[in-house]
Amino acid sequence: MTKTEENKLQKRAALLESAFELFVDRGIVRTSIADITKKAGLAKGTFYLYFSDKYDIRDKLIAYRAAELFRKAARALAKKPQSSFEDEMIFLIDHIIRQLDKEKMLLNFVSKNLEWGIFKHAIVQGTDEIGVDVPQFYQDMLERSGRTFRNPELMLFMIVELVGSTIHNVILYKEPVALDVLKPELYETIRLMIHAQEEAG
Amino acid sequence: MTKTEENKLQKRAALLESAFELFVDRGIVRTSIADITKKAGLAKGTFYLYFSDKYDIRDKLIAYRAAELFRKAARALAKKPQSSFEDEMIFLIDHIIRQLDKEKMLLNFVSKNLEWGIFKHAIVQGTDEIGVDVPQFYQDMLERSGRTFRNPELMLFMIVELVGSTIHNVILYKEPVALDVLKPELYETIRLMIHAQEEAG
Amino acid sequence: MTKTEENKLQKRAALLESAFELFVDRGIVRTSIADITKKAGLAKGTFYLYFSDKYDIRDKLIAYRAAELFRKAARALAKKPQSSFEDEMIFLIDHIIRQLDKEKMLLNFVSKNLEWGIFKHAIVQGTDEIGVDVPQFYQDMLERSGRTFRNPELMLFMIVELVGSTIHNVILYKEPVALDVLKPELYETIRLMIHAQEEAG
Amino acid sequence: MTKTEENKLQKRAALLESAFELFVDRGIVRTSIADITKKAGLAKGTFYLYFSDKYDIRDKLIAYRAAELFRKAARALAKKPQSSFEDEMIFLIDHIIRQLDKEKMLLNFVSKNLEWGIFKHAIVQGTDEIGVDVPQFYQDMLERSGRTFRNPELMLFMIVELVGSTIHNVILYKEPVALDVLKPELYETIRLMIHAQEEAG
DNA sequence: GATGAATGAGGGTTCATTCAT
DNA sequence: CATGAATGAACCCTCATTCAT
Repeated sequence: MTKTEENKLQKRAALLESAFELFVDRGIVRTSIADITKKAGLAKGTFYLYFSDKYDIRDKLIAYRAAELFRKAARALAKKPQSSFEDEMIFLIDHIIRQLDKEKMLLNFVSKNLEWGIFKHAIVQGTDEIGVDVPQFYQDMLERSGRTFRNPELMLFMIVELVGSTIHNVILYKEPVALDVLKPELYETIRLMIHAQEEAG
Repeated sequence: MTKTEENKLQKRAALLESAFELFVDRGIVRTSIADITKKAGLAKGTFYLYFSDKYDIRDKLIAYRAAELFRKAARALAKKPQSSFEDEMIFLIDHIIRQLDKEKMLLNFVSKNLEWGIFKHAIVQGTDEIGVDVPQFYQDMLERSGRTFRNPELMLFMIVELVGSTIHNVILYKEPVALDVLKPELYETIRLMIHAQEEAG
Repeated sequence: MTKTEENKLQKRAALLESAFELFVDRGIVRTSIADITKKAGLAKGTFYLYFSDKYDIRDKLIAYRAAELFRKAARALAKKPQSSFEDEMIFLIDHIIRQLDKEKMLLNFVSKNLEWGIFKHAIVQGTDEIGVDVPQFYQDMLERSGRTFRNPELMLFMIVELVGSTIHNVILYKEPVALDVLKPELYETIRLMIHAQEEAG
Repeated sequence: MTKTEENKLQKRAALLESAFELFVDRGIVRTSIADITKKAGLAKGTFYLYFSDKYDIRDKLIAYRAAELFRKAARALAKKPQSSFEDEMIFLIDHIIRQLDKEKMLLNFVSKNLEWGIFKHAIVQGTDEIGVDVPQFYQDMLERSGRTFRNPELMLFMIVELVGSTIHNVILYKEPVALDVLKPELYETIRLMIHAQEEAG
């Protein structure tokens, strides 16, 4: 990698980082490109060498951060001995929730976006964002478990939506309950959903 | 009510209606106050006699429309003979889903906002939006059923979030399944959640 | 006319005047809307209440100024007793040339635009620019003279183009000759063109 | 010529060619230096090694293309046996008009610029554009004919302006007449102008 | 109360030009 | 010689908000 190329990567990273902080801080609408470049210590025009507009950088950011969340959880799962399908599922979810609880900024940003679109198309095409093939990963989990479900995709969809939409309020505002009150109920519900979907072996 | 007062109400309604159509049509960011007043046939300055800014009118609108959804469902429930708690709950949810399926515009607008904040604080304080006291209504339902649950508020929260977040994709994009595929699974899950929360009588 | 309306007309006029001077001074490309409004003592946004963009004001300006040139010449002609077709034609042309010679700024601006498009479509539609129907005026001149020409429109076209393109260099740079050297040759050529086009009576 | 020198000429030519096509296509104002270099397959900075800015390349281009038009016409004339002054003049003009009618792109570009400045100073000083000395050529034509005119330079000026300004509308928009309707009238007018200028031998 | 003309800060975007590689 | 990343001034235009009428 030449010096110039390194420089470019650095600048791109600086823009992404600045944008992330500003988006989280004051929202996307209230963040201007001038703000982003200023924070990154670059000229306004430089932004357009790397991204086409504000929404382009936002999308790259969401995809990247969400994939990262999942990647970490998947890596942790891989280190553990195999367990039941529902245990693995809950392990993954719990891992992601823990990350988001630690990094509330990230939660607020990924927020409502950590949902179907992301999970289904999480293979980010691009030169640099390393992709994660969530559907394939899920498929593998199913096969490994040897169990069959009525509608596995719908099941995942419902679980993801339930988790994604409940944790937002709970982590950020502790409303209507604190996170450790939600968790057991949430995980029990998920177990129930999985059992209900299972077809008689 | 004097003629002037009638006039004022009419103008306020015109602004709300215009704003709603424009928000739904092109989104809030792309709607200007000039657009709203023009569509309402009023002068730009008049807007500020009724609302403080774009986000003020949006909030009034969401609260009003969401309350209306609920009010209609509650009214329909009242006409029926009493049934089990879970049947009544599913009746209400199904009624709201049907409304949103018919009026996709409304869904797209209320969208992700049909959730905890709204349900909990749906008593809109204001001069004219007729309030609906959802928590009280829920309390009455619980008492009427004579049953007791571990954490009724958390239970409602989870149900509302699950419904709110799944129907959006399903109604608007039929993704990952069509609405009538989702419904039975969704309602079964809700029943399971209610049972799991019930305390031994 | 209300005070507000008077005010608006004044502002519109101020913008037109400022734009004209700047366009003449440094050309259209090098004139920004900020320049125009600043010179007119107005805010930048005010420009857009009166014109849609730089090229809109330019077109209004050209049409208005060209029509004015013609209107003055026509008015002067009307005060004279009727004479031959070619004398009237040359009187008009000479009158316009004299105006342009006095106001070189105007020449530089109308410049190459004082030609077919303008003459043919000089009826400016708009709320305020008073139109002049050049084709109709020409038609009347022809009829009044009682003479017939092979192709009157083509004849006018050639005359207008010849005049318009020669006077520019001559008035502004005295190149290749001074204006009073050009004039007799120009007018003689015009007479020749008219005679050559005349059909045998 | 060394290989490097050849390379340079090639690059220069590529820039000229790209600029010409873009100028013709979308106008000078809307063409950026990035566009030109991209089309030429060169880097942006390279442009400045050959031209000082956009207007520099435009001027070089107009001079070059106009000179080329004339050079071709003059070469064709040289192949013919000598004829009368007016016949030769009209031959040249007709030759140029034919070229422009074939290559409308070129007409649109040279357009209003094919006039006095160009004809008088058509000897392009520069490293590579081969010059054509139009005034000298005209002088030779006059001497060869053995005739004398009152003001030969003014005569040429008027002819050039008349031709240049009429063909633009006629070729591009067929307005107010088609080219073959204009031509006989135009050429007759030119003959009349020449005769009127001739001094009694 | 109602109007809508006026404001001017601020947004996104382009692009000629420079200069380190 | 050639490159193309970086710059940042400058542009056009939008729009929430004010205020004289």
